[in-house]
Amino acid sequence: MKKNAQKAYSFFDDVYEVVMLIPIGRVTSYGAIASYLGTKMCARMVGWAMNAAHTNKKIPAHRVVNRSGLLTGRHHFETPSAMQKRLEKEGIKVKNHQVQEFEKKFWDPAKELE
DNA sequence: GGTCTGACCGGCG
DNA sequence: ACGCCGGCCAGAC
Repeated sequence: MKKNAQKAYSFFDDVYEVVMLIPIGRVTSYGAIASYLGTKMCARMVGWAMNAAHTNKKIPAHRVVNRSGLLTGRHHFETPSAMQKRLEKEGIKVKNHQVQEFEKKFWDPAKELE
């Protein structure tokens, strides 16, 4: 977003990096990313960052869900079912737009990356 | 250039 | 237990 190299480090960049680091078959929440970035309250912008990120194929936005494990952002994808389909393809069971065994599949960057 | 909203989360009523 | 409100940053009108 920022052309200035000095200010290149913004939320979005960090968010992208973290999201890209999410292992296959794992999911994380906006709050977890926000917390890892240091601003747990700013989970909204994490989703906002995803909005800009969903254009980048490198960013697996489908691995990012809300705290309840619900695929809230599915509507922002090319197709509403694309998100669920991708998750299932990676071995994540999704039922009614909700990640099954979310606690098991949950991947916390703050703990994993630390 | 000010204002509102946005794929959320946590706290309070 | 359910519903509303406040909070943070960045982009769009």
